[in-house]
Amino acid sequence: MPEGHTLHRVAASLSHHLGGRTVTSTSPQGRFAAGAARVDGRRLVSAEAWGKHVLVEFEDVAEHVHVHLGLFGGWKVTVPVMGTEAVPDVVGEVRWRLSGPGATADLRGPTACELLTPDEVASLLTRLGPDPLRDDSDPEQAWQRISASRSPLATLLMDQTVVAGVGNVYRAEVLFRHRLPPFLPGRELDRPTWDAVWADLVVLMQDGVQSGRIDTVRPDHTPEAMGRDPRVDPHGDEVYVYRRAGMPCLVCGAPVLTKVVAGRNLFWCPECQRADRLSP
DNA sequence: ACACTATGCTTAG
DNA sequence: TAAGCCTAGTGTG
Repeated sequence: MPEGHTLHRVAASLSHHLGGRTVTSTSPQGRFAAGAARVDGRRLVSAEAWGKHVLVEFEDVAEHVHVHLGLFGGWKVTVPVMGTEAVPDVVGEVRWRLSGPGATADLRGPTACELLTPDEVASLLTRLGPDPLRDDSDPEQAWQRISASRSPLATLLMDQTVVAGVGNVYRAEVLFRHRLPPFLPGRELDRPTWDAVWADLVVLMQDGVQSGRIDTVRPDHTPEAMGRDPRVDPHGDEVYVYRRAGMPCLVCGAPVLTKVVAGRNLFWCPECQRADRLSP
């Protein structure tokens, strides 16, 4: 379930439960054995998220552990509770296990789990656009790219060098919430609208960090509020268009459309997000 | 038992 | 544009 909010949540959890603690680092599956051994027995300094990337820093180790989940990867952080095992059994393919007195974190299925030198970390970070979840981000940098681009907004929002941390759900939802046509070229977006989109991403994604899920639907737009049956619309409580192809738009009732764009499923409402409805 | 899906990204052609 | 990569859950026979 990896969009930016997931990784910020994980990074905060690791920092909170294991920060400053000496940790055991292993690779039960074996594919990160050397890297895991490099930081085993060290003190965890910090875990930080940049877009969808997580960097974990250890005392007296120059390299950072870099993790990217890809499409299928996931973290599971277990906090010991009275009456449960302090360290859970390994289940499935655990690439990396970080364990300390405060928690055990298991990483499965990542695209990247590797040691990066400081130079490599720097070059990774320069490739990333501003992240709505970081307060050191400057949305102006994204605006420079968007306002100069002929690419569709839907493509630009998924481009991690433009905005870091937005994935397929947030892209579809933020476009809908601002009634923006997904294929509108970036250069045709106006500045006030971009500012509003950015501000909305900040709110939505911060909410996602808090709740651990993506909820974008205003209370007055839920299927129940609109008099529809929530049972036939399993996603309608949470999102406007993502994975709701063929279902009625929560606002206007038109069937939600879907199309594969650059290998990813895009969802939008053809009525609410019409180019000729854009305010001048 | 298989088939299929998924909130991602990189590299080759 | 397509292929490859990584895993688990769900659905179908």
